[in-house]
Amino acid sequence: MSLSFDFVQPQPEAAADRVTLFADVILPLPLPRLYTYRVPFELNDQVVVGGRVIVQFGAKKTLSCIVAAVHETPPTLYQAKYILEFIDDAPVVTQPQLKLFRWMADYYLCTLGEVINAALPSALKLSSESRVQLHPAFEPDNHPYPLGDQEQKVVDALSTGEEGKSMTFTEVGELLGIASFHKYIKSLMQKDVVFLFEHLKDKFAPKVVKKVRLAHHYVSEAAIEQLFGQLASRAKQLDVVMRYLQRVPVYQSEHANHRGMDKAALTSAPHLSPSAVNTLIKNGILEQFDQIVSRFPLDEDDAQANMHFTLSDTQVEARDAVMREFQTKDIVLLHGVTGAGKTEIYIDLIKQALDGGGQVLYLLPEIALTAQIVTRLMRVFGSRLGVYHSKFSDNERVEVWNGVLSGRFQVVVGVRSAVFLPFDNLALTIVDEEHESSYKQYDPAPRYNAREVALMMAHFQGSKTLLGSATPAVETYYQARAGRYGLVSLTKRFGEAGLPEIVLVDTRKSREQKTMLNHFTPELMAEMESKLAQQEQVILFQNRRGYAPFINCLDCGWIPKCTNCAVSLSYHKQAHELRCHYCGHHDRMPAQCPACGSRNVKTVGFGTEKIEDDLKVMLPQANVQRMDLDTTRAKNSYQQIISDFEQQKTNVLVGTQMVTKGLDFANVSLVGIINADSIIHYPDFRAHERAFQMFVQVSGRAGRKGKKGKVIIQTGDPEQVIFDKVIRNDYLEFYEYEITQRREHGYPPFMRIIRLTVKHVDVTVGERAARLLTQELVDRLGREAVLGPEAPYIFRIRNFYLQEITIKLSREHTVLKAAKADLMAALDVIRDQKEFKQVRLAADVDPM
DNA sequence: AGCACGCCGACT
DNA sequence: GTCGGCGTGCTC
Repeated sequence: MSLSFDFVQPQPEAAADRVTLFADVILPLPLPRLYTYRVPFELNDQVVVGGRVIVQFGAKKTLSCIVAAVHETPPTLYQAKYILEFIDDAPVVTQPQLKLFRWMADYYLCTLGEVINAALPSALKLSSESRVQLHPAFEPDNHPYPLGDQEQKVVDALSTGEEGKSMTFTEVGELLGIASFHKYIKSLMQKDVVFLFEHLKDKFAPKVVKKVRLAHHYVSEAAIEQLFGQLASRAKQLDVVMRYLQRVPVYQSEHANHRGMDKAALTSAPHLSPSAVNTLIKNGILEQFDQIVSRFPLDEDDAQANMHFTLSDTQVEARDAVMREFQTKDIVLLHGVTGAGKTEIYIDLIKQALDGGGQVLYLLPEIALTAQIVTRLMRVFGSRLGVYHSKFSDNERVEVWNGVLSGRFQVVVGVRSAVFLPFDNLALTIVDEEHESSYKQYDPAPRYNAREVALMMAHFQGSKTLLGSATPAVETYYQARAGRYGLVSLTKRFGEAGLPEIVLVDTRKSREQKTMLNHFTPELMAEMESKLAQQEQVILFQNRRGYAPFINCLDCGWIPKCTNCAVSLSYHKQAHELRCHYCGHHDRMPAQCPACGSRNVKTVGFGTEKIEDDLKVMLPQANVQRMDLDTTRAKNSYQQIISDFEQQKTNVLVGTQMVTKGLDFANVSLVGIINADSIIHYPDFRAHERAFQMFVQVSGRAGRKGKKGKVIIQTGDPEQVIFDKVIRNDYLEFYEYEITQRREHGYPPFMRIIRLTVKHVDVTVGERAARLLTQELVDRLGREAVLGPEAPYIFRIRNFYLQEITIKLSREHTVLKAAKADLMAALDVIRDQKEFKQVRLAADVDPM
C-alpha cells in the first residue's frame, strides 16, 4: 500500500485501484509447494478460499485444485498463468479444514497435495480426464428443470450412442467449442441430469426401487369416488386401491401421492394379489415408476417409534461422568467393557450436542460400521445422519460431503476418511474403538491416524472428543492417567451377562501326548461338540487366511516363493492356487513338485480355510462358515455371513480379525482361539498390546444376554504373563505391565517413533542409500536417536528391496519440529544424489 | 503424479 | 538412416 496525498486526483482512465489478485492453489499431486495463479480481473469477486478452480498445469493438463490463499503479491521468478475457471461460489473445503490439512502435511511429513488427495472424494477432483454420463434416472421428456442450449447439446451428445455412454471433460469442451464449460456440467449435475466419475470402473450403479402411485387424474375425492364405482365388481383391485389410500394420504397432499409407495409393499402383502396390482397399472389407474434409494432406507414410522429409549442406571452414571469431565477437559476416554452399552451413551451425547446446534462426527473402524449400527442411528437421527463408508461409490461420498457443507447432515457416522469431511462447527467427536489399528492408513501418504487427526480437528473447532474402547491404546490410557484426558470407566456388562470363563489349553502337551486332533486340542473339540449339541454357536479365531502359509516338497525340500516378494506363497485350497498375500501374485497349485517331480508335496501350517475344511470333516453335523478377506470380498457377502450366523443357519463361524469386532450374537457360548502364539510372538513392541486387545475383543463375543460364555485359548506357552491378565480381563494390570516396558525401552508414549523405509529394485543400492541416510540422520539427530538400517522380516515386496530406519524422538514439540526439519534435510541429501534418484523414501510417523 | 525432452539399440 | 526404449527434470 503506497501513501496517497489529498491533492493527487485519481486518474479515471488509469484505474488506480485496479487490484491484481493471485491465488495460491493446492494441486492434487504430491508436490512440495503451492502454485500461484493469477485471477482474471473481471473474476476478482469470485475467488473464494477453499473453493475449486480450474488451471492449466504443465503443457497439457487441466486440473481442479483448491484455493489455499488469495493475495496481491505477484511471483517474481516466473509469470503466473491465469486461472481458467471458477467451479464453486462457496468453499468446498472449510477454513478449519485447510488448517487441519496443513497440520497433517506437517505432522505426517507429506505434501498438502497428498492430503487433499486422500481427503476429497475423487468426484470433487476434476481433471481433463474426468467423465460425465447421463444419470440413470434422467427422463428426457419428464424432467422437472428446463435445460439451456449448451446443456441440451451435452445431453443430446450423451443420449446418442449406446446406453451409459460417457464423455471426458475434454470432449465436452470440444463439443461446445468453449473453454469455460464447467458451469454447464455443474448445472447439469445439480439438476440430476448427469453425474461425474473418474475412471471407467466407478460407473454409478444406483439401487432402484419400483414404486407405484395413483395416476394423477384420480387424485381428487370425486375421482376416487368414481373409481370405487368402476371397481365395485373387481374386489381384488379394490383391495389394492384401498390399501394404497390407507398408506398414502392422497387427500391431504398431492405431494404424498407423487412420492407413492413401494410396489413390493402392495404385491407381497397378505390378502393382496400381485396380478391385481399389475392390472391396475396396465389400466392406467396406478402408475409405476423407479426411484433411486439410499443404501440405508429409513422408515419414517420407525424413526418416530424409536426416538426414545432409556439408559440403564449404569449408563446414566457413565454419561453424567463423561459430561462432568467435559467441563474441564476437551478429551475424555470412556473405558467400557465390551457389552457395557457404550453406543446408547454415545447416542445420548450426540442428541445433546445437536440440541446445542453443533455438528457431530462419529468415527468407527470399518468392520464395526455395519448396517446394524447405521439403522439404529437412522432411527434416532433420521435424515440428519450422513453415512460415510468406504464401500460407497464416489457419488455417494460427494453427496455426504455436500450434505455436511449445506447443513443437511449434522451427524456423520463414518470410517477413517470421514475425518476429512467439511465440518465447520463440530461440537462433539466420537472415536469408538479408538485403539483400532485400522484408523491408521499405511500405504499411500498421508500415513495418518484418524484418531489423532480427529483430536486435532476437534481442537481446531473447539469440539469435545470422546474416545471409546474396552481395551484402550496404551498411549491413550497414559494420557488419561496423566490427567490430560478425562477418564470414565464402565465396568458392568449390560443385561447382567457375566464375563466369560477363559481357559488356557496347552497345545505342546497335547502334541507330546499325540492327542491333537488336527489343530484342535481334545479340550476344544469336546467343548465344541457339547455346545453344538446344546444348539449353541461357536466362533473360532485364527489370524491367518488361506489354507496353509506354505507348501513343502518332502523329497527335495522345495518351497514355492513369490517372484516379487520375499515370502512363501500361501496355499488357497478353494481357489486351488498359491497366493502371495503381499502383492497379489498367484500361480496354479502344481500337481507335483516342479523341482523334482515328486507328488509328495505337503501343506505346512494352517489358516482359516484349513480350519473350516477340517471342521467339516470332524463335525459333519455342524454348519461351518468362514469369514475372512477371501470370503467377504464381494459386496454383500459380509452382511450375508453375519445374517446367516445371526439366524443360526450356520453354527460355527471361523474367521480372522473380522470375527473379533462388535458382533453381538446372543447364542454364542464358545469362542476358540486356535493359535494364540503367532499373535504374541510378533517382532514388534506392540505385539503384547495387540494380543491383549485381540484376546479380550474376541472373548467378548462369548456369552451375552444372560448366558455365561466360555473362551478356550490354545497356546504352546501358557506361562506367558499376558494370559494371566487376559483371563482375569484385567486391563489395568495389563496396562501397568506394558507401560513399564515402554518406559524402560523408550517406546511410545514416552518417545515418538518415525519409521523411514528406503526402497529400491537393487539390494545394494538400497542398502547404500539407507546407510547414507542413517549417517546423515545420526549427524543431525545423534547416534541414540537412530536405529538401523535394517532389512525388515519381509525384505522384498513387489520387487523392491526394503531397508528400515527407526527414529526415536522426544515428544516435546520444539524438539520434534526441529527434528523433522533435520529429517527432511537428510532425505534431501539422498534425493540429490544421482545414484539414488530411483530410491523411494517413505516416512511413517507413529507407525502401528 | 504425468509428460516432454533427451540420448542409445533393432528395424524399414 | 529412423522409431522408440525409459532415465530425469519440471510443472506457477
